[in-house]
Amino acid sequence: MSDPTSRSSNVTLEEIARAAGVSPSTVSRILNGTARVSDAKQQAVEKAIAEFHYQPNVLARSLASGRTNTIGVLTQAIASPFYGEWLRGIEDTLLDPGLTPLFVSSHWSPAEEAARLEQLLARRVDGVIILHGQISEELLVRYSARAPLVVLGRSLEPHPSLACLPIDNETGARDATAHLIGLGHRDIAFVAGPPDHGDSTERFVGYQAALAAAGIAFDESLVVEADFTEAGGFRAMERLFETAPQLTAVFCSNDQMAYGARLALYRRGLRVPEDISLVGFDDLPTSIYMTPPLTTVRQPTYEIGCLAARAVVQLIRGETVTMDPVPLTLEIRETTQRRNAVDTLDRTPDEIAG
Amino acid sequence: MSDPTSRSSNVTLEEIARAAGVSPSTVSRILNGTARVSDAKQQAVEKAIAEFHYQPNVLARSLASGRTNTIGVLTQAIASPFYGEWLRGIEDTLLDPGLTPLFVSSHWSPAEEAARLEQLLARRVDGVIILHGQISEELLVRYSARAPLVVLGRSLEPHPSLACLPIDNETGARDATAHLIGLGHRDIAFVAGPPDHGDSTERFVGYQAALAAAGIAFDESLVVEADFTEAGGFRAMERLFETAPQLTAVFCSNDQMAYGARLALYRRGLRVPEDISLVGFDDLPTSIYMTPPLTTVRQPTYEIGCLAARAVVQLIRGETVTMDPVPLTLEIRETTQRRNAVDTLDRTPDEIAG
DNA sequence: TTGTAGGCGTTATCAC
DNA sequence: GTGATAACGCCTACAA
Repeated sequence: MSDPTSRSSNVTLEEIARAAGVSPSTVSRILNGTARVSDAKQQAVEKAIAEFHYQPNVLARSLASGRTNTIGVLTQAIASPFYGEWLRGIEDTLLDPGLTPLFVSSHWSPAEEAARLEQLLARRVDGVIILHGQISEELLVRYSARAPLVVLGRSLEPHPSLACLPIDNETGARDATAHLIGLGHRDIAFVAGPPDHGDSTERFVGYQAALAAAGIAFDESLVVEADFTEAGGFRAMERLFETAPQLTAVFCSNDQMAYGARLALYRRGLRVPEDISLVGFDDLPTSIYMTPPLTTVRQPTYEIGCLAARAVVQLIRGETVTMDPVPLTLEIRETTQRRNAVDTLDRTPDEIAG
Repeated sequence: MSDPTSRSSNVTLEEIARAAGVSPSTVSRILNGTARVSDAKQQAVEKAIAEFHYQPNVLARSLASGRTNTIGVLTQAIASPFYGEWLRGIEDTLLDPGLTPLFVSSHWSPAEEAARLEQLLARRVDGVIILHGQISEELLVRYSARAPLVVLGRSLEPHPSLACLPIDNETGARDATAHLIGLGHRDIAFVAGPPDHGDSTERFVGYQAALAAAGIAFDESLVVEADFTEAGGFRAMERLFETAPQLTAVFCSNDQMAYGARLALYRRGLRVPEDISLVGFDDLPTSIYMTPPLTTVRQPTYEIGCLAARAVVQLIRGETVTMDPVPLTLEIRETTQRRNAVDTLDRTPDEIAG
């Protein structure tokens, strides 16, 4: 009866038509609700469909109609914890309009990114969502002629069938740094990301802006560059111990590096936040479960994913789209503390040694 | 010259044929290397292809050939940190044979799982990789008639065009528990996952087996059920404080719950591992960066993903596949410690109260 | 309302 | 080697 296999993959619309005693077009109309059909035929067709476990061939349908009901999602690394929430938002939102996301990773390579985009376009996706991405704006504009494009995490000139959602990294970083300054910290280290990465440089600017606003001189020895990974954060922290032993707070430009820095501090027997305050950026799902829970700048990634999905749908419909930049919020948790709350003098030699 | 847009999506094989002064079949042959073609025509066609920026329509190609060069990957939650590494392994390995993975999530719902599988089949994927999954074995066998199936994390009867890679959860859990017993722990709590989850129950069996082997009576009050999430682990730990305050070690049946338990311990002011030893399962990428680094059972998830991808390819070729279960290894890090290293008697009432 | 016929862009089977 | 020709399975005017 309910055998979901039975060669059902080979059942075609034509066979259904024959079994129901109608024409193929009638079956098609019923399938797509394109036009009214008499009740009798409707019943007959539905019966045949159920009986044969008929399933329309998506390929043929797309080829004929020109629409694939598919949205390409170009991410840097699909398995990254950072992108996970974005993808979830996109996936959830796309479900309703009956669209299927097609996830691909470009592994931070601009060349691969373009190749992947071409690939998606060759698959005739109805639209594309790009998370970050390093493709030049000029190229993006041109690609947008082939399919509506939504770019997340970048700021682009408005253009038909090309929408973007910039993320205010600078303000987020400024807030985080100001928070540390407000707690009395002066020697605040900054662990930067890759210099060719927009998020990274913007956050660096925010850090500097906060220092300047507070009248704190920028000290280059407090800045160290890493690669947005945990291991990179660990190494960065170790280097900081040498270049700037006086530091009392560390601002890592993403959570993953903060995790690495946290471990480096633990290895040195330094307590967080009693000895050193630590701040991250992104608010990864696990950051709230770090020991202690990490103070960080929260990006509403899930919501951003939803926004992006809605935007492509609108672009596909031919509507113009403008997305307001989403607000980043500083999540003050337990890795930051007033500088002099526990002075180093209060600690026993044992504690200092860890 | 190198304008990648220029309506290239509308350029068809036929136009290339016309421009090169050959028949469509010849162009097709050159594209697929199906047969030898004279050098002259070869050149002409390649020139036309470059000139027009021609890209074959994947849809039409698939419809005509019957192959989509696409592998469906059915996961419970694409954004889960747990599945990330598996997906990465699959993606990397599929790249070489020119296959594109199609990731879909079923959100732990058996009904949605079947629906997603049907959807993938409707897309005419050449094969499917299922991560865990709750679809009955009987159904899987039937589905495997439509496309080769590889099921990860489950043990199934051998069948043509259906391969599985079981994971020895029981041994892994036994090793972890034995490790704690070897450290002198007797009151070892177990935080279980969902009871309808294979991994969960198998790990529970391993826990009990280790206790039995050591002659330790099983104590139900030391077991609490959770849902494989961080929040669930946190709550489970809180319940354990009430049902079994005597515990000196906690074995969480996955890392995410261990994260939650870790936070609960921190909240109570209990030190890890000095006061309580903690063990997880899975070895998520961030587990090594917990404070302190989490002792856990490592699954070689990336490698498993690679294996699975290779297996589908073999199944598609019609080869028979048998995958040996991969070994799980206990990663002894810093959340476990000999029980009496610091006796509870050494602690001040303050410390005990947290 | 319903059916017919042509087309979507390739591949594959034939002859030549 | 190369070129017609018929699928592949569905959609969509157009006609009835």
